[in-house]
Amino acid sequence: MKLQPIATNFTLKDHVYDRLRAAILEMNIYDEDADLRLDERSLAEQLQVSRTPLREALTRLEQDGFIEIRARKGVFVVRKTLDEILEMIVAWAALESMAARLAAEAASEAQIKALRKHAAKHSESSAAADLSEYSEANIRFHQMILEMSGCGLLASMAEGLFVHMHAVRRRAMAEGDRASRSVVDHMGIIEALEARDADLAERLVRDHTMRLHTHVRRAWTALEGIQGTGEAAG
Amino acid sequence: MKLQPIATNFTLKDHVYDRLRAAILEMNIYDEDADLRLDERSLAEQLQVSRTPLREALTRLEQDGFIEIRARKGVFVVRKTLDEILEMIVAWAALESMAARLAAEAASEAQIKALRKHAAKHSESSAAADLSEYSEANIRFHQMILEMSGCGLLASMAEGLFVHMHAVRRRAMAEGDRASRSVVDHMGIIEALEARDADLAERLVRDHTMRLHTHVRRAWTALEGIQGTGEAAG
DNA sequence: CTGTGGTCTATGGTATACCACATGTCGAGG
DNA sequence: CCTCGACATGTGGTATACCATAGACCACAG
Repeated sequence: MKLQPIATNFTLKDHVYDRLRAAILEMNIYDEDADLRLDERSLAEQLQVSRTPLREALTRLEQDGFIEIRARKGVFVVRKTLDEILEMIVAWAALESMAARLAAEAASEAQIKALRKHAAKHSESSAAADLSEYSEANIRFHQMILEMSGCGLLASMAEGLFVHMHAVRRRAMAEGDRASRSVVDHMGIIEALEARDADLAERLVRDHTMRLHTHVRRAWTALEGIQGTGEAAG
Repeated sequence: MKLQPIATNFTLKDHVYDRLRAAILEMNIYDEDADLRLDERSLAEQLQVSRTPLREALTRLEQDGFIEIRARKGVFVVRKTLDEILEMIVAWAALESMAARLAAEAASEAQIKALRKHAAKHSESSAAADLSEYSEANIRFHQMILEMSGCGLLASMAEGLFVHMHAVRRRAMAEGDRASRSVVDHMGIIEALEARDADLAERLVRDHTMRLHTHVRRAWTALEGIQGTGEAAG
């Protein structure tokens, strides 16, 4: 008989990390009256675990930049400042543009074909229709390029930045008809990849992402803070 | 009178993290007979702290990719594979080339002048003379570019990659007269920055770093592992 | 000699108790 | 009424005890 090994890797620390991370991402941390305070003992009770594994999870979350632990003060979910968000977009542009360069050189024809197929499903007409759905497709598009680079590190680093911006992306997508523009940009990127033009692919991806940078900087500057992300599709 | 606030942030967790990190970086982890095993209780005893803060430090180190914690098996310092090192170089190139682009656009004249001054101190003649010293200057050169980008995130992400490669860099520097070539590359980069040519600066930095990538791939492929980093200057 | 199963020990995982500091409260003293 | 300090309480920080499993070791049956 054949048996799969019992998963023995599951530790409370990891479970707790996942739960908390998901919960934090779900929070509307930019609401004015959001409760950014976390209480170790309370969390431990809710999760039904002791503080030890909980604290180890919190340590990870802190390093990820999701929370800040202030000794004898409390644990707080961090609000990214506008500057920090802009820097994340820059770093993201750096990583993904390099990924595009590599993809243009190394991606298989099948991968590029799959990318075009994916993009085709979400053409201009439908983009504006359902922003929520398009937002998902948009994320997938970028993930595919990261994957096509063949460099897992680029992908994982970009992913780490991505999660910090999911609220940002939702919001920005709804502003200034960016979705339609996005579709056009994507097509250009695909064509550059098909042409195996690494320089062009890199530039297009960088410009595409930096347009988000410019948009966010212009649109949100002078706002005291980012408030009410509110579902973009709503 | 003026007084600096007492540093109250110093927690054992952070101290332990620093110590362990330094100790790991100091290790010759690629020695065949290196002891990659860490023992929680032993470490706690050596550091004179309990296991609790120690484990929190280990959690951080694990996420940083320095160690691997296997439940009921042990804590192990991880050896980076050649592929992982190559991917780190790629990511590094992505970040620093973007930094160069930004620096060309935003750096002050004073900063660029300082960069040239720094590079001048380590001209070709001296480069080959004392590799160890030049290696330090080389690191500083790259850090300066990261700083000149004005994007702290780029700098910190690159720094995170850097520390994983300090042994790699030392070794590669000594091979194939790379130090001299490095000096030439640096001068070209400086000139591009002085000319405020963002495209050129980006390309030169990327090419410079990717030359390291090519070198490492060629020189170390087919080696079963990286062995004996041995001081490059020796 | 061999292999099978029990047992012993090392190790990370978890729970819990206690500590030190930060902060809010309240009352004495002015 | 205001000030200031003692005290109560809440919070994260640390130490320690105990648990469950992995793996080595050993005794014994064949």
